[in-house]
Amino acid sequence: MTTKRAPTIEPASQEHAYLQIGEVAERTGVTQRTLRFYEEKGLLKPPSRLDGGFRLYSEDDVRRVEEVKRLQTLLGFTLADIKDMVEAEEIKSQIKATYRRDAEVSERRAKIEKAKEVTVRQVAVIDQKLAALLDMKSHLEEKVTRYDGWLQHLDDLASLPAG
Amino acid sequence: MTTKRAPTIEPASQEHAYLQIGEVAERTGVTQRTLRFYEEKGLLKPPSRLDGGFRLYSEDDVRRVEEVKRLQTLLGFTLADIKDMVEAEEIKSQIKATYRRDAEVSERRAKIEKAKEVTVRQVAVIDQKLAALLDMKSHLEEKVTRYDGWLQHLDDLASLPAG
DNA sequence: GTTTACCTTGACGTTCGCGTTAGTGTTTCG
DNA sequence: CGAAACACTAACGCGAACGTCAAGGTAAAC
Repeated sequence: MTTKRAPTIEPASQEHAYLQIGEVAERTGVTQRTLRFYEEKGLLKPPSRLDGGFRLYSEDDVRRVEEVKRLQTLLGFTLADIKDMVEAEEIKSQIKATYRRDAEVSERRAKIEKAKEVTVRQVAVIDQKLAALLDMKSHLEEKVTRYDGWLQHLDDLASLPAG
Repeated sequence: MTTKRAPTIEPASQEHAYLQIGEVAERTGVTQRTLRFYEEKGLLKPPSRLDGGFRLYSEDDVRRVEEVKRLQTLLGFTLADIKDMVEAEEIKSQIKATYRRDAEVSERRAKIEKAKEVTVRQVAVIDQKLAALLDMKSHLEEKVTRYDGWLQHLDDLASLPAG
């Protein structure tokens, strides 16, 4: 049995502190190519690197990948759209960084409001999709009912002698 | 004012019995190219033609186009997937055609059950999407709440004299 | 220290879902 | 009739989202 290679540098006492690209790919179900592609397109911030140049991802990065994938497959956003969204997400980090005393309160407020706005819009999109999906579902269920009716009809015919 | 050209052949006494490709495009919001493309890919059955070769679409065709579009943009299915679905839809017509007395009752039953199966699977897919969307929505709403909290916090700070 | 597994950066290829000419035919208006 | 408006097929083009080599460098195991 070949021994799996473990993440080289882990900040002592933390498990799985950093992951290489292969492990991230395995966990998230995307390919390594996709991870590099996302980075290239600005959907993932350039991860830290091992001395040799190997990418080292954090758990946050993993969550980010999963979020991107959800936004893509479930909501059907393009990667360009998603980029805008995750950039708005970045604001959260920036907000905490901008927390140098109360230096720029209005700037801080503006950023939060921007982030909130983006989020609210996402909710609106979701609501649209939900409504449309529910509509489709009821239509489909009607169809099933109709099919069942036809099948029942066939049963009834079969249980009679002859026409 | 240029007089709009009306569908040439309409079965007397029916309004809008047949539509040309341009009108269908306008109604459905897709381009003529898209309509021909769908036909090419088997998503639309080849429509009837005018003597000169112009396509003549029925209202059913229009509904079909709209359904395809919904499946694509709302549910994010590929055209290949959608083809399978609408083909299952075709079964409905076939069922009525197979209604030559009670000739092949078991065949008829088989087709209905197939159609029902496909529909049930579509409902399952929708349920998955619904669950995922609801999950996302609650997450997003939490985020909004958090943003509001931060904004409120800033308000509170502002209403105080000095730190 | 060499094997082996894993990673790196290019760079070209592919599939999907159409867009966009190009060149030609058809139908309706006046 | 001719001019507009509309349609036809064929074929090449394109952006998105990766897939797939190729030609190496690196890290861990033995």
